Amino acid sequence: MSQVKTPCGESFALGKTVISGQCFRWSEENGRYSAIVSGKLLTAYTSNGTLYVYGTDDEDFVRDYFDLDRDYDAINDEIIALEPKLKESEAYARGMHILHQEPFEALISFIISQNNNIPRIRGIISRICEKYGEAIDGGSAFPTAKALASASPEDFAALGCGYRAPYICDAAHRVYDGRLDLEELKTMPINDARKALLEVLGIGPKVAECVLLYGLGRLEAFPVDVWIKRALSEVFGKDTPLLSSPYAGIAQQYIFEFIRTNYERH
DNA sequence: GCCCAGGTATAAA
DNA sequence: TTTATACATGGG
Repeated sequence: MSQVKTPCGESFALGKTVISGQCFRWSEENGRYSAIVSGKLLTAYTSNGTLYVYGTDDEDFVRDYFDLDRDYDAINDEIIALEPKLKESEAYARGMHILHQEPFEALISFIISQNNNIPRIRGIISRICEKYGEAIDGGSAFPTAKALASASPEDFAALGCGYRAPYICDAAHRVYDGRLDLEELKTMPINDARKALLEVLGIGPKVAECVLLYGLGRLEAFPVDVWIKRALSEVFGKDTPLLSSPYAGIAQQYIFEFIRTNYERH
């Protein structure tokens, strides 16, 4: 069994990171977390500042995927200094990292996420993977753009996608035929990248930011006045000062973690 | 049954 | 440019 054992620091919170709502394929069992990532079934846990990942022997991939070489403690401190109100949410999210997910998976996942709840998002994505993804040992890979471009809106509707079905088709076709080059978006000027995403049917400002942040590694992309304000006002009330940090995207993830933890319905 | 979920397209003001 | 409404679906 291939395995990676790599230092991750004591503060890295694997569970918070993979269950935070920035990705939808990880699950927890007995303190270990599993998901199919980039076509491989990964099982991960942390112990004494070390991250263990079974299912791959590619340490560079693991460090990049979990963003282990970024100083999140320093970012935390910077964010709290900029907006002390976030200290409350920071307590729920200390140690959380922003994953480097596959762009196409993030694109489709966050289109599905709109006006939807996390359990149902996970279910839809799971069914799409089972039907259109390559079968691998332990499950199914996330489908390629080619595979999804071969499906019709009716096919996606049958999997419970609802009114988002044609949106998924449009996104898959754009990627497959090259009108939307996700790799290019990683380095393109941020406003051009955002504009390109907004051309996709069903992608508005919020989904665009999620794709930039979670699928394209664009942590600088976050225009706080678009919807951090919304998240902050939901938690702390109106007239909340805005952040201006280039790491506002990470702050945003903290806020979501706070909301998820405190407003989870039982 | 009713409400809502990490919004967006569309029409109207 | 800003504001209202419909949208598919299923968990709580």
